[in-house]
Amino acid sequence: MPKVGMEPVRRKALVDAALRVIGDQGTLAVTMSDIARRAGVSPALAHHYFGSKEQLLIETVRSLLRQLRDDTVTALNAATAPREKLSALIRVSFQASQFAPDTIAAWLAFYSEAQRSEDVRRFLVVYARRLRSNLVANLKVLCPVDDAERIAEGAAAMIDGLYIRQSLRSAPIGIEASIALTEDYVTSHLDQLYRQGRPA
Amino acid sequence: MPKVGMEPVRRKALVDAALRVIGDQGTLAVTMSDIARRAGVSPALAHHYFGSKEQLLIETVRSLLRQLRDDTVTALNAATAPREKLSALIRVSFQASQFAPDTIAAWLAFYSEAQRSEDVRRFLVVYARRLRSNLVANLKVLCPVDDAERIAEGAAAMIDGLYIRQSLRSAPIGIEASIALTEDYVTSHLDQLYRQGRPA
DNA sequence: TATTTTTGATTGACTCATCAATCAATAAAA
DNA sequence: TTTTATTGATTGATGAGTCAATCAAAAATA
Repeated sequence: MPKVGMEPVRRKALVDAALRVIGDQGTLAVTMSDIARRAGVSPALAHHYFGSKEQLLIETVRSLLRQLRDDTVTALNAATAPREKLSALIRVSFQASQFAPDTIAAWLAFYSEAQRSEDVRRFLVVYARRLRSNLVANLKVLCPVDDAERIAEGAAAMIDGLYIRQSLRSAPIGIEASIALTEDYVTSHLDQLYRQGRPA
Repeated sequence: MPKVGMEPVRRKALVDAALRVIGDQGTLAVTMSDIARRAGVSPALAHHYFGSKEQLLIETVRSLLRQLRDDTVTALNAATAPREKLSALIRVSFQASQFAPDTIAAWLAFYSEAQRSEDVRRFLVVYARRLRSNLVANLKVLCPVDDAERIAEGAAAMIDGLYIRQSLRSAPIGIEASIALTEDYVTSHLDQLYRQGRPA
């Protein structure tokens, strides 16, 4: 069986498996065995490549974040005008892959873990900052900087809030409705500023 | 030592201790020993009164929710006009006791747990529904019902989002700023409807 | 009142299961 | 033969849950 060059293959398989298992069970309290089984290898191999569970978990958040960043970059490049870019940012946050119950459960688990692990926390802070700065960058073309910062803060909060509420699956607001709500927030605040600038 | 009638005293002490320990460590993965120690009793006693860790945890969410509900009722009673009641709802969500890092960490841990425990999930759904229905009840006095529902959804999401963002302690938006952001959301959307109803 | 019985409160010690981590051994390339 | 991939077996730690025993207040009885 043993072929050479398996390391990157196994690493990826294990990280993906970790994400799926964590999403399934909605917690980081999954066993290395669970993860390894899902990846089709022995638990010992997972330790061999990652050294510890902690490390595998860290690689897993990193992977989750990388995915989101790549999607964001793509979406941002596809848009041209600032207002379009704002819509792109909103859409990416709620795109199917991000909004799937499993993914949401995984995010939630990592947020909780961030209370303990400085490493995990750092990654999530990066996410939060990136979203905020992307929003601000495009908003400030359309309005004064301090308003841009305020609106960005609100929009980011709303996105995260819709996300967390989704995790309860109580009154499932759909993807479309979530996007509409956030778009509406941005639009109405920009309109408001526009009116204030040029009172009828 | 043994006096009669200790049961309610110990139950409360244990639930309070659980909340503190969970808040401290930011996870439900705390041991019964930790909790019992904090409550000043033996682990065995915790099992004696609650039967299982799961059960103690459930009582703990319940307690967290009861506290929030009581605060909400009080705040709601102190306000009279619908718009004031909306402000009261917002203020309660961000009041110091709710916004303390420990409390936020505990909420987050329970949200994550809700992915596994149907009981915990039920309690959190109750919270979400209650907030939503309180908001709608007061909003619909000020605008059409369907708009009220939309705004309530957005406000609730924003509250939860500000909450979760607070947990990262990256760009610490303060209590006041959080309240202002949410107030602003409600106000500007109500204004917008008002303007649409009576175009200049 | 004094004595015995009952009952609630409480714990130390123990069991049992789980799990992360290690390691020595094996098998297949190179 | 050396290196890389892989695993089964094992270990050590941890933690939930159990249980029999203890202690003291309360209640019943003498």
